[in-house]
Amino acid sequence: MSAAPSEARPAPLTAVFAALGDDTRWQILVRLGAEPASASALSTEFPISRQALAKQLEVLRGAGLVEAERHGRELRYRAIGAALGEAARRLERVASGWDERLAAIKAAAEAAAPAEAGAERHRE
Amino acid sequence: MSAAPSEARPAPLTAVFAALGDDTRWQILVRLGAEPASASALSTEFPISRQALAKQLEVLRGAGLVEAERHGRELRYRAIGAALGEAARRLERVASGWDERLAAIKAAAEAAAPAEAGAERHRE
DNA sequence: TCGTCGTGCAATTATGTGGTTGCAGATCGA
DNA sequence: TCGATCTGCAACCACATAATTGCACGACGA
Repeated sequence: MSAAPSEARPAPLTAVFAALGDDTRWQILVRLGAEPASASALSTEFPISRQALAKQLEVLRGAGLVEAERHGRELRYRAIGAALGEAARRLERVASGWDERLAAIKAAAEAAAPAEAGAERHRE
Repeated sequence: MSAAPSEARPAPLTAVFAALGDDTRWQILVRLGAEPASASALSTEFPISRQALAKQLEVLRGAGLVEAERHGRELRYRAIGAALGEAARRLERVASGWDERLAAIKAAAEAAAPAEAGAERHRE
């Protein structure tokens, strides 16, 4: 069933953000965005152990933010910019409707109590 | 445009994503995006306690994703769509450079080993 | 072949965090 | 004033997780 060439799973939005929400992981991701690297190579640049790096890389991979490629005996990770862009697009899409809708609601609320904008009474 | 009355701090990107990375918080945020509500009101719609809601709302507020407004004795929270849009924009900005740069690096690597694209040998 | 380097798996630890209950204080309606 | 709510603070618990160390396995170079 896993005939997908790379990562075809959309990975739930919250999972992606959870992956992005860790400082260490974010730094790793940015680093990989500059240039692919293996866990061992990263361990020389980061203050944490190689195994810790490997775990975080696995999390990022699970979120679809990086992909791994074998080069001989080393696993080289690279950031997937498209995944980040996709998350950004989804985020913006969710956000787009809010301000408009909420402004309408706010206006309606103020129209219902024009003399008490900001501290309307519930008497009606 | 610069005289934001409440939250003028940009809130670190990772903090915003950490806030978005929790399933419960995401649902709360979406709910508030549909219509403002107080913690008590939300507690009737969510399967968790009011205090748990209050904590999550505080996290969202710390991330600049929601803002609270007093209406009498109740605190009404509303989602800030602009904050989400800002996060999305920052995300896309970071992502934009990657694919391009990484494609160039990949091309260079393949040019260095044209006969072994995908499994180059390290001899010579 | 042998030594080295990089990876993978497992067990352990410490801290963070999402959730709960309980109680005190403030505010609204009657 | 009195009762009903809604908020705010604090202690507490359970679980997730970020990081560690240790060891075994496989691939590369000499």
